[in-house]
Amino acid sequence: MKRHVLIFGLVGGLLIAALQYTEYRFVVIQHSVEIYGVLVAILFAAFGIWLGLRITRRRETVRETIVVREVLVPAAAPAPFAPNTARQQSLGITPRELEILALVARGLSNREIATQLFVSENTVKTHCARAFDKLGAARRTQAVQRGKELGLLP
Amino acid sequence: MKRHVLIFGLVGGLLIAALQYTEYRFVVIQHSVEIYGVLVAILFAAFGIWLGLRITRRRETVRETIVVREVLVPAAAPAPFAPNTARQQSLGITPRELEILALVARGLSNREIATQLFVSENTVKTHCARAFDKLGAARRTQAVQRGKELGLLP
DNA sequence: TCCAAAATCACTCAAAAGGATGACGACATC
DNA sequence: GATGTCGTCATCCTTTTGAGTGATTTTGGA
Repeated sequence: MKRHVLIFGLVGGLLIAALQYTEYRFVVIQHSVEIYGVLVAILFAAFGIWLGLRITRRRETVRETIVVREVLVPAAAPAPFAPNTARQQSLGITPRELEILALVARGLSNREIATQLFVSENTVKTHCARAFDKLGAARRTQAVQRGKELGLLP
Repeated sequence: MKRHVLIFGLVGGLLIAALQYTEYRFVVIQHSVEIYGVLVAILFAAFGIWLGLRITRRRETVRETIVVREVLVPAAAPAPFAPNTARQQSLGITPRELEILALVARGLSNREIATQLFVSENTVKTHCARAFDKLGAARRTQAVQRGKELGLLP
C-alpha cells in the first residue's frame, strides 16, 4: 500500500513539473490555466479511480471462495468447555466478573442479569466496567469477543 | 450512476470557474498556477479514489459467486467457517445486513462500522434494526449470540 | 422500461450502556 | 490492628443503542 502513495507523489511531482515546463513554452496560448486544470483534474480522477479499483480488487477474490462444505470424518464431541483459569488469573478477572461476562455473552441486558443474580443493576454495571477494563474493551460486544478469543467464554 | 458523472462535471466546472475567478483577483501571487494545480490534483484524486471505492463496493457484494467445495477434514481441524446461506435466505437477511452483523460481532460500534463501510451511522443503525428484527433480538449481544447459534457468524 | 428489493440517509424519542468516583461491609492475610 | 481484595450499591453525567417513521436512490430482473 505504501507504494501507491509513492507512485502518487511521483506522478504528482512529474505533472507539476510538466505543467511548469509547458507553461513557459506556450505562454501565448489563451486559457492555458483552464486547460491544464482540466487535464490535471481528469488525469488525477482517472488515477484515483484506478487506485480505488486496485485497492479493492483483492477483497473481491476473497469473497469468491466462501462456501466450503466439509465432509466430516468422525464427530468430535464438542468439548464441555473449560474456562481458561490461568488467563483469568493473569488478567485479574474475579469469578463474579466472569460470571456476569458470561451472561453478557448470552445476550442479556444489565437489568436481566441483575434480576437473575439477585443484585442491583448498578452492581452489574460495576462488574461490567471492571471486566471491560481488564479486557481492554470499550463495549460489551467487544468484551464478549475478547473473552472468547482468550478462552474465557465458550 | 449517472448522477456521479453529473456531480463530477459540476465540481469540475465550479473548480475551473473558481480557478479563473481567483486568478484574476490574485494575479500578483507568484506560482499560483502550481499551487492551484496541486489543489486541483489533490481534490480530484480524492474524488477519484472515492468514486473508485464506491464503484467497486457494489461489485463486491454482487460478485458473491458461491463456490461449493467439498473437503475431507480431520475432525480436529477448525472449520474455515461457511455462512449458512440457507438459513440466511429463510430469515430474509440481506448480504449487507449480514456483513454489518459480522462487524457487530467483532465488537465494533455503529460509528466504527459506518466509517469502515463508508456509510452513515444512520444507515448502519437501520441495517442493525432490521437484522435484529429478523433474528428476534432486542440487543446487539443477543443478535450476535443468535447469529452464531444459527451458523450465520463464525 | 417499469417494478420491487435492497441500500441509503434523516429525525425524534426513549432506553440502555458506559465512565468516573465514592462508599461500605465481609473476609483473609500479614 | 492495618491492609488488601471482593462484592455490593449509589450518583452524576455522557455516549451509545434501539424503536419508529418516512424518504430517496440504486440496482437487478421481468
